[in-house]
Amino acid sequence: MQARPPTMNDVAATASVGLKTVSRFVNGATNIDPVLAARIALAIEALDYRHNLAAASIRPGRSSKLIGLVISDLANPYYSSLARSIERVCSEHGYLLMSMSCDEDTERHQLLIDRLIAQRVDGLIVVPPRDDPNAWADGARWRIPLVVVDRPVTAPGIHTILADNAGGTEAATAELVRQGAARVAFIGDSLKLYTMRERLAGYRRIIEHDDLRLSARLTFTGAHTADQASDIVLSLLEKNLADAIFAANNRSTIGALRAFARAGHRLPLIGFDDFEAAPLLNPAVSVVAQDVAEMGRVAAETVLAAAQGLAPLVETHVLPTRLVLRGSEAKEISGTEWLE
Amino acid sequence: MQARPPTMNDVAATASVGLKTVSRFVNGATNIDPVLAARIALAIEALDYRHNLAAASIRPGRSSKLIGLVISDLANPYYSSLARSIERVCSEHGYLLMSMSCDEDTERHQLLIDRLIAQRVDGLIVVPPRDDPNAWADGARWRIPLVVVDRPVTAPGIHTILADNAGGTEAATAELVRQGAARVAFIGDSLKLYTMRERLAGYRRIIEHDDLRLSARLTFTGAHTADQASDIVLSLLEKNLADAIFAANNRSTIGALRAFARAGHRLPLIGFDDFEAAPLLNPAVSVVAQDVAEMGRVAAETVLAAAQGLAPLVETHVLPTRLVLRGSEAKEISGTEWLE
DNA sequence: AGCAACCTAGACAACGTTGTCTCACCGGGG
DNA sequence: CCCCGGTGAGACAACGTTGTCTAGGTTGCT
Repeated sequence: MQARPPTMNDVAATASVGLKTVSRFVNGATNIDPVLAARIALAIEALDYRHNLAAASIRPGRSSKLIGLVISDLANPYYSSLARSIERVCSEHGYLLMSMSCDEDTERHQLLIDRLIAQRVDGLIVVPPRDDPNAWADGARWRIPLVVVDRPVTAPGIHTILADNAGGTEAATAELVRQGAARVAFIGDSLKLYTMRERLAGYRRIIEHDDLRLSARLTFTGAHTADQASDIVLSLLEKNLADAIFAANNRSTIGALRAFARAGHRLPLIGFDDFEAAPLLNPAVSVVAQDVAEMGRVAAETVLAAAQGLAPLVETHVLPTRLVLRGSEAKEISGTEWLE
Repeated sequence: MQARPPTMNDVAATASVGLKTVSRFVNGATNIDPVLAARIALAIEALDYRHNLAAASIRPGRSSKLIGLVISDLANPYYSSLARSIERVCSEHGYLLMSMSCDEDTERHQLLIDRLIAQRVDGLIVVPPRDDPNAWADGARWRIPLVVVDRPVTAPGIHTILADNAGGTEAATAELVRQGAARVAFIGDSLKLYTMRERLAGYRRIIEHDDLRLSARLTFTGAHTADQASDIVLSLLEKNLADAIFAANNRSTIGALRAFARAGHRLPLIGFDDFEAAPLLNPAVSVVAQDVAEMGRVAAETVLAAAQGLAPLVETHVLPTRLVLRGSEAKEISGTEWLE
């Protein structure tokens, strides 16, 4: 049961062959006597020998073919899509991805990075922790390729993949204005978050460009939960202070929808980040969608290129977002169906 | 840049200390001269030395503290929740989880298992592939603990964690009957799938128990996509053949909802498997929910216990499902709100 | 004071694999 | 017949780490 697994030596002995010949066979060398090869294959089958990659990888210059990924929560659809996309590219290149969740805990984040380095991963893809996104990368001497996704770090010279948060918000806000809204409210989370700052910046580009000078009174950045967002939107509805809502993240969007339901009437709405339920609701919710799969692909290809010795040229890569209009941006709901 | 990372030897030389003393320090031995310990700590800091776990783990009897997980798709919320839950338990025990997606591809499934064994994981948690769920486990000689989740395999002696598919469906069907439905339709995917067979069995327990003898005419097991499910439900609605719908998986539930929308009227509905949008729709969709987190927890604890030498007693573990009633099971919709 | 028991440091071999190198062999050309 | 180049097999050391064992020092007891 708990017997020591067979080694190359065992195979070599069983096949009456030199150890190195087994090594060559296992590594797919072509110049092997077919007779010996057959004996080796038989011995491997008989012993159920498995190549020990951990042992093979300790040789200097020999890579582990492992890539590490540190995200906040694998159960979050945004991150699981990212991980899936990275995994796909890695596996195409013969690499295995190790995805770790840190729960936005700065300490655990560091622990996971250390553990992955200890496992001798060939490269690291990291979403910086929400609080204190910089410290972990600041002093570190990176002997392996590092790519940072979703949020930037201050440490210089690190490959960074970002979504165009500002541009997406700009497009969404412009659409709401185009639909006739003079007073577009911005509902979002704390400005400590890079993405929130960017999204607010995009919003302001439009609002200030149109000289509406309402941004300050209509900007709410304390909505950490859907309920808080809901309360804010509810009070806007009651006092009739806004003509449209831009919800700067998922939770704010859900909160706005709840407020609409509670108040019994709605405002034009666009949210940042797509979500599964968005097209199923009535009206279907328009969103600024990030191309998470593409972000993952670029991150993976960057880290793999670097791991294979090629130095990627671009240091910071900003991927476009897409404005997905489904109906909720309009003043009036046209259809009567309550489900798409 | 691509310099060889420092080894314990380098640390020992820098600290003017024996190699083994560094090993003891790194492994947290207590009986070390504080003076030497301080010198070692300094040297580690100066060289940015990282413990090489791959090298450490090649010693026989020394474990890699790695657990492998093979699922079909990390981006699927069901599996990402499972992975997250397993990851949590693993990390509590100091283990790292390697989650791999096989895309329901039998060949890739085998490849991933082989690769994980080659990495010398201490244990393996596997969701058998949809097609041909048995072959991969049949002849294999498992030197490491193996736990199978979600679908059973025929090979004997393998720890198995399942949800109570039949029981959950039984409860849901009974509820629909209790609400007054004489003709409950069963919409689901192919009976090649274990879960479908189980769910249908649960459905039949109620339908045949109530002697309605309608199961055959109201059982549809060819709905592979939401569209196909939608077509089936649409035709049931048009011909007024059913009083209620049991949708045996997510896609069938979505399909039924689309059919309701297209037809302009609905039937009482309960679906198997919860989904994010379910509570947001109107009426909120009632479902049979699996406790995926608990399945992951049990699977992880089983494999970890086995990896640590304890033989778990139970071989097959069936976890209860939960009937979540949100409104869609009723004949009439009471509320008027279109969003929870 | 003398001796035993204990403790820590480090030398050494081993882990399973691969890189290097040597040797044996085979065929062909001089 | 001999030599030479080419090919494939295996002996050997090395990779970075840990288990074992010994040496030496210190403490405590008689």
